[in-house]
Amino acid sequence: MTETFFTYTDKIVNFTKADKELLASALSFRQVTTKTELVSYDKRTDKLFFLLKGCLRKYYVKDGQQITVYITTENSFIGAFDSFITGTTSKETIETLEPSELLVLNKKDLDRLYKEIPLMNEFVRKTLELTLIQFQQALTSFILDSPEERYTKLLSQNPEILQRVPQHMLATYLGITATSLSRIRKRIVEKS
Amino acid sequence: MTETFFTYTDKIVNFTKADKELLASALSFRQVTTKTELVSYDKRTDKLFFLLKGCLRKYYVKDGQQITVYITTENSFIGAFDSFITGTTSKETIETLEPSELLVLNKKDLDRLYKEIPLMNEFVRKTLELTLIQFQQALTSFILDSPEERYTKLLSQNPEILQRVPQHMLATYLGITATSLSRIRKRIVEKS
DNA sequence: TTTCTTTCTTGTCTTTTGTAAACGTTTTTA
DNA sequence: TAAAAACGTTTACAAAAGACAAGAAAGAAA
Repeated sequence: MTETFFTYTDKIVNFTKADKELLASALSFRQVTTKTELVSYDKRTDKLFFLLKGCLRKYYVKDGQQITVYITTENSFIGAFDSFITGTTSKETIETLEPSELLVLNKKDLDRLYKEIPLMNEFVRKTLELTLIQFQQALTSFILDSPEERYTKLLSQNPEILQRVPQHMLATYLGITATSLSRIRKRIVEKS
Repeated sequence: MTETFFTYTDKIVNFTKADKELLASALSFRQVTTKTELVSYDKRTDKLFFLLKGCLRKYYVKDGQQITVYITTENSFIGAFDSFITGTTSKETIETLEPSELLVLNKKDLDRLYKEIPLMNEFVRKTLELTLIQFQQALTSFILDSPEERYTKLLSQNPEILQRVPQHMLATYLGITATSLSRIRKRIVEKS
């Protein structure tokens, strides 16, 4: 269950066997079907998720429409960080797009782990550093690149995403409408 | 010199006197004029900056044009995180927009501080958590909001920024051209 | 399979933005 | 102070995107 997770942590810090046992006992495994809401609108969340298998998205509702702002697949953390860290209610919804397998970590357990495992702060710090770089690149892409460039970049970084996520969700994730993405795709085909 | 900085850290963790002395000795003060480049294109950077006074921007060059992707004022960290953390050359340039006062921290000193100050990892971890939330909100705003909404949000969050930063830099920061921002401003005036 | 729902594409029209250039104003700086 | 550079706005035109609706295609469920 947790081997995949520790393959991930091993790339970041060297947890001892004892560390890993403490960590493993704090993590609970959860298997869910498609369309399961892991975090719901206007609810507080005290959980972080590590996605072992499957696919998730995070979305906002604006003018009655679901706008996808984040999509992720295997081997990454996800959570409504704002709500998790500040304790406010979440304006984001997180739901599965496929049957998925997750590890779940509660805030209380995490706070305990910070005290019990000296390396824990360093692990999270380094994970956040990498996450921050990713977010910064995504943000920069919105400023620097056209929607068409963002789409082709997304495809080259993650070719299988088109098979796993409906296009209209990818569209809002790219900051455009489904109609517009369809036209962009047509334009690309016509070019080649 | 470092009082302002420790006012900032005090909100995050309780460094001891000894911690603060170690930290203070690792920080060097730097006073610079407008248009000073703190990080340059295609150079490696091993420095983080804490802005005590003044105003900075981070920009990319695309098609010969400078595109501002980040602007910040007093009491915040800035750096080319990608280059700083991964050791690659920076594609970003960071420059001052006003005469500014900074604290400078070298990567080597930071790595030493992680060993000497037990709270250091926690401090950076919590700082990164807050930074991540900010980046996530900025990214979400690009997906959810129109340029006009982003502009009015920016003004309400940071009303003095219009006096401190040229409009054409704000424009690219909002993901649009200077021409477009000028039109948006006109539209807003006409509405009221 | 057949039905129902979701997804994707297309067309028309409107709005917004980008590009490029011109022009007056303000700010730098030599 | 005078010249040069930077800045903000405007215009005309082109390209792209949004809104809305219709219909085709694909997928899921009965």
